[in-house]
Amino acid sequence: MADVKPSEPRFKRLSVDDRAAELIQAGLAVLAAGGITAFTIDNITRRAAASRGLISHHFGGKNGLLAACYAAAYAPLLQLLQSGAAPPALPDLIEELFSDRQFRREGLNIWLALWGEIAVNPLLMAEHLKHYRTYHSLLATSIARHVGRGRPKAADTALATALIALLDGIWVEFCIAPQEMSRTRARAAVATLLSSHLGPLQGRRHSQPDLPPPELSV
Amino acid sequence: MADVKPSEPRFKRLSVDDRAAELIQAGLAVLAAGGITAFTIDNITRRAAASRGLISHHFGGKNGLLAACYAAAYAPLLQLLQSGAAPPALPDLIEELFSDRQFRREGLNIWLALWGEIAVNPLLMAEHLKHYRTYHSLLATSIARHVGRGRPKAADTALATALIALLDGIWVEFCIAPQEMSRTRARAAVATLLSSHLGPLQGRRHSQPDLPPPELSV
DNA sequence: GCAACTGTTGTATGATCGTTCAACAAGAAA
DNA sequence: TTTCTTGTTGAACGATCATACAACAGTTGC
Repeated sequence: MADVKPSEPRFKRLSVDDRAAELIQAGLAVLAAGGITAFTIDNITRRAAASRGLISHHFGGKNGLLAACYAAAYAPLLQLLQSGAAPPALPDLIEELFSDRQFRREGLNIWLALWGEIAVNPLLMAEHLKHYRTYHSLLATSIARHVGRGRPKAADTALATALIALLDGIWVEFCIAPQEMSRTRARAAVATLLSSHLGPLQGRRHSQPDLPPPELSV
Repeated sequence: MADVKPSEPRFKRLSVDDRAAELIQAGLAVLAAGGITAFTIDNITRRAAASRGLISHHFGGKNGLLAACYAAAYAPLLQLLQSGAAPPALPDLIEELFSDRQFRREGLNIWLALWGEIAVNPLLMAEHLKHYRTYHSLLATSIARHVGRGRPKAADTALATALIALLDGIWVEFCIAPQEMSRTRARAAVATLLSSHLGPLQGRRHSQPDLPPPELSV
């Protein structure tokens, strides 16, 4: 009878970009928490507090959102390499990769979830190749600069290939056997395998002692 | 009217072990071809030419079969390390890992599919840890022998950790970007990163020239 | 041949999947 | 306020999912 309050809006109306961003973020969160099998319309829209129809409306279907999530997962890595006018110094880059921002299981789980899908999905693989080549090229440039070359030689690109693989493998181990691959051991692995090519690799910003891990002390 | 032939048996009756093996093999084939999302009762039993009820009957459900598939995927790797009285010489081991038997996308895809699941499934992760520790320990022993030690020191176990990660990463790259990670580049990556610790790593059996890949020649 | 055992079948069931789309309503423009 | 645009909703749909289980039929031992 009394008090017919104007019943606040049933939903919020977002711009296309904002809504897309929210769905992508929800998709990434779902991937991180439950892997690719948890990447369902229901899970994603529930987490995004949106309705089921929105994914088709904004991305043309679940696969469209998955591709967008993949690009979004790659973005921080590429941003790291493209932040300045030139690629960052290699020690700083590696230091950042092992920072709290990057070296987190919630974030890295997303890669494992996506890799398993890329390997069997030609469309996603094609999408991946573009990002990979940018990543690889920028990393090779960083390596070349670090060893005093203006532009990468074949040895630099080969080392970039090897470093990418090593980092990927470290992330795999950190995600599937966190008891065995700590951040400290990860850093040690990179330092051990790369020092003969690239020197000590001490980051400028974080040049504190960085003692070898206990499990490495002889 | 005529010719009432005794209608050959509608199905073959297998021993528990044989049927389990067939289902595991079908499960692995499905994982390799379609990733974890293709790992369904229908796909597996169709490929195994068996009926839907068999997976629950033999493995207690889909997850039971998945665990069995994981163990089966690890078996060849462990067998490689446990074949003789002692772990094989490191160069031979690495040579075998890059052989046609091991370095195949169909087989390696299985790892990518499983890793994504292990990362978010505590039960599978616990199962994984057991196998991983055996693998790591045997590899550390191989490394120690190769550098002339009877039993692994801390540096050897650390190197085993790094080598496992590097191999995992190479497999990832080979599966998701086969255009960029050939067998030749994979071998080069391992040789480049390990030579300063382990020497040239020339396998006994395959001591042919094994030229560095074109992209490495300076 | 016959009976007992047990591996196998395939339907039934309920849950969940991705997609579609007509109705709706929030917010901007008039 | 009223109109218009367009982002949003959620029910409906058919397909597919994992599991349970009663009936069935190879196989073995007698």
